[in-house]
Amino acid sequence: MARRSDHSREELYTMALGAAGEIVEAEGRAGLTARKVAGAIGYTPGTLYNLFRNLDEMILHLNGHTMDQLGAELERGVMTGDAIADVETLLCAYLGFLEAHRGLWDLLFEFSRSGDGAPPDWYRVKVDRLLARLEAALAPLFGAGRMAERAQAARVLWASLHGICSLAASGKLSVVSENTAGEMARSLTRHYLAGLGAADLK
Amino acid sequence: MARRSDHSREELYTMALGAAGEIVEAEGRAGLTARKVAGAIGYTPGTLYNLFRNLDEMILHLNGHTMDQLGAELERGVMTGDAIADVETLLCAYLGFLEAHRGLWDLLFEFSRSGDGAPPDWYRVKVDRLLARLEAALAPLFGAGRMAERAQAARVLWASLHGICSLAASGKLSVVSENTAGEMARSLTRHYLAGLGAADLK
DNA sequence: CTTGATTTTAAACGTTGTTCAATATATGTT
DNA sequence: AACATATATTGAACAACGTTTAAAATCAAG
Repeated sequence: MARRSDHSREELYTMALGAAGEIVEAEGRAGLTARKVAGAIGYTPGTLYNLFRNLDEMILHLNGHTMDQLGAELERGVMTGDAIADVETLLCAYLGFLEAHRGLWDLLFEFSRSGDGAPPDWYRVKVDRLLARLEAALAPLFGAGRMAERAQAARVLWASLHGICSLAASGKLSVVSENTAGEMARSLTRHYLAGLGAADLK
Repeated sequence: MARRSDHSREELYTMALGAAGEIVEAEGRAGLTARKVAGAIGYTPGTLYNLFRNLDEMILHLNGHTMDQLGAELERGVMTGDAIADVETLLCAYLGFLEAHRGLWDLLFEFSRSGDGAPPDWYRVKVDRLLARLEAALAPLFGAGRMAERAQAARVLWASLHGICSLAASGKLSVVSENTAGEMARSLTRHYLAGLGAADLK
């Protein structure tokens, strides 16, 4: 047992994250164990600890990858300059990604909460890149000199959507009849943007 | 050994939930183990499994207790009939509870997501009782015949606040400068309610 | 005092994350 | 070609977890 030179360090990194992603999409967070990931790529758990300090760090990197995927999905929508329509477009892409990659999205959200300290810089950069999309869509609602308010609005909206998708989709909110997460999310953005516009008139 | 008749079944139930609450407030979810709860009340893990089917069920009951506490806190605010002011009052109580009982709140939110199936009826009743507070505060914004819309608005707002408090407080949103969860929550309610009012005028 | 039912325990099982000495390979040097 | 050095990989181990279960200890009833 030893250096097998079957794969380079970068290959192992990619393989590990790939296997972890497949597992978490198939079996959810509960199935994402070090032994299973290692086995899926033909190695033993110890090798994973050569790549990552611990499982949390591996999940952090996986979440980074997930955010890249989500970012790419958000890029596909064409921005028109109409804030309401553009946010709606982003929302659709977001909901689509959530439905298509439920396990990855769950992991992203769980880890957002469970971390002990502050995330590393490269992680915050990825978060900011996602938020930038939303900020850009919100731009028409804010004058040139109100960047801080715009940034805050984007974060408020983003976090709210996270809450809705998380709670509503988990079925623990006792949602009446047919209120899917998507409908609730749309309701929020519509009214929140309307409120932003109204405040703008003052 | 065996029945010690030191405590009745109800006493054990209360003691277990009490100990679990203290542990989760002091050490967070990670510290909440069956052995620790059992040890805190002077018993062994097996006894816990006489009271609850498994740890998840114990957490479910603890969350029920937490919702009762939160409900009692929300009751203390006096409702004036002005929707904006009343929601603000509820929000203050909510944020106060969150800060005072961070561990319990975390557990509540985590479990809202992690459950496999639908929660039992008595759990949904507690959720509905909390939502009813918010619905009542929102009442002035809706006509008599728009109960369904009011219910949806309350759920949207509730879930959004959950998301904001969860994400913003976890420090993973890269919040700029001094935007605490409270400020973001207030920003959301202000604009969302303004949007609801604007939609009302149409 | 015996019988029966029930609570409680201790021990065990399988699994988890994580660590670590031992080992096998690849590489650099003579 | 042979040796030395560094390092990737492993298997075994550890502690802790949730959970199960046979056995033991207590209570209540006859």
